[in-house]
Amino acid sequence: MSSTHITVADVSGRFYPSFHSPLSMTRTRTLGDPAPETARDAVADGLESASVVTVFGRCEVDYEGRATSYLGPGDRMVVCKPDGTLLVHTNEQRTPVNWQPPGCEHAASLRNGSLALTSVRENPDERVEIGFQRVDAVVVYGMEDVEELELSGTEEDLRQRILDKPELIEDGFTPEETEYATDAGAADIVGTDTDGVRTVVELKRRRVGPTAAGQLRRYVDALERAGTEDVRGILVAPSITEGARTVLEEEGLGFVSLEP
Amino acid sequence: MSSTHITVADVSGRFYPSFHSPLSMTRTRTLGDPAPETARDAVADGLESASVVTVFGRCEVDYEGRATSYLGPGDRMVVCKPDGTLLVHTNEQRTPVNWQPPGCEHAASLRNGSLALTSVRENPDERVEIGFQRVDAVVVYGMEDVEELELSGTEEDLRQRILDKPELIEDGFTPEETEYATDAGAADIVGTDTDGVRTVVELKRRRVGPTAAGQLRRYVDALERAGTEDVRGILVAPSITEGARTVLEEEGLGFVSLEP
DNA sequence: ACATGCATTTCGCAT
DNA sequence: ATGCGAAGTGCATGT
Repeated sequence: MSSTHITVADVSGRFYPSFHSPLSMTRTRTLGDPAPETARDAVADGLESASVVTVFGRCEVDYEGRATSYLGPGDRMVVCKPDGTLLVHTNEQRTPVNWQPPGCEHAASLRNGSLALTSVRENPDERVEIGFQRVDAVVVYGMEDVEELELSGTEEDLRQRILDKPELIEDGFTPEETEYATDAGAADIVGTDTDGVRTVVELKRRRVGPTAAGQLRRYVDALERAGTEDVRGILVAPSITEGARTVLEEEGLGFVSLEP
Repeated sequence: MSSTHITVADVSGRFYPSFHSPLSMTRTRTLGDPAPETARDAVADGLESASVVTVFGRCEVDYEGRATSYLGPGDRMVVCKPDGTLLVHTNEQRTPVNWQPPGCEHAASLRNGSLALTSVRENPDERVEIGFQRVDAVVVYGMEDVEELELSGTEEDLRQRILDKPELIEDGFTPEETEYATDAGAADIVGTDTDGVRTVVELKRRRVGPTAAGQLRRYVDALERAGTEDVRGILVAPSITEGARTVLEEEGLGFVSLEP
């Protein structure tokens, strides 16, 4: 639009070295209310430089792939990550209203004089097209991030605790295999009880419903089909729903309450 | 930091009316490399004004709730939505590295002279603490968005097609109930086949594994437990895995290939 | 509030 | 590439 916008963009768009790590490639460019051409160029440069590009503006979104969707005009926040991830966020919800998983090709262009973003991937063939009616801001952010998330309280942690202390399941329980492959998937823990009876343990880190009970049943059945005569099944979770209890009882399966 | 930064922030931080809809409350404020106090104030104002607040900077993240996590220092993009959603995005992946679902309380403060964000909720008690070592940019974006996503190709669409044309399942199939409640959950479609035999249909919009076969089995079993003598089960999906086929065969269940 | 299942689930891991 | 299940799953819907 007017050259004023470009001037503002040039003022607010800056390069500077990282404050705490002098060798960092971190750099930030901020454009306020850019003209379409300015926005297109900034986005294209950002995509090329492996930066995270965020566009704030009013847009429409078309999606076609595993499903199909159309989103009418509204203010959104659009994020393109250098790994090929696309996010379209509205002003509510944790889940993006439209998105593309990592591995996509992103491109910026001008369509009828307005900024347009395209994200495509194959396998499956999927395409997201975003047409902007207005661009309020663009941030091109060259990020450095080497840290991994340290997460605890997972099902894996629960399993480790049981392997360290099998009596948490019941006295005399001896774990023998983890991730034991059956016809119907992998059972979390398989071992023997105090009487030497083969016992399948299914772990859940939170309260469970009928699905988990059915899953345990599948493994017990698979072991029986595979030739083991007597097989017990124990579901381990903090708690279970009434529906889960029904399935367990009908199938003669057990439940042990255990927090992750 | 230096007053230069504050000046830059003031230049790039602007308010303006929406370009295309004059009555819109849309407004955007962009700060580049703000001093901690400036950032804190902008974030606090944004949270108060029901805007989407996005902070680009180097930070650490602590989470405690259903699980526990720590994320060491790195460049991230942090989004606070007016519905209480929090997103912490790295430069890769579709899923935020840390987050908080809608309904949280967000607050901005200064900790040791640096910007800090806190997000808390109850039921379950969960808390995310973000400590910034550097703030590269802040965008406060007052969004207007009334459009709903129009999505097609869902399981619901597949069900409607079958109800309109039951012979897609097999000749003589007559749907009688949808979302039919059983002990073990709700069955998608229940009807009778050409011989009047009660038939449960489980729908999936994409290729399925053993889980879906087990789910169908649960419903068939529940109907039999509930008194129906002979019950058939049919899994409807574009395709199934070998593991799913095994379960279906062992349980005498059928499969019909159908695309959504 | 709880139960239940879908989701353009995403993601990681094993085959 | 496909199969399989976990996830701090999120989310809508029904009770």
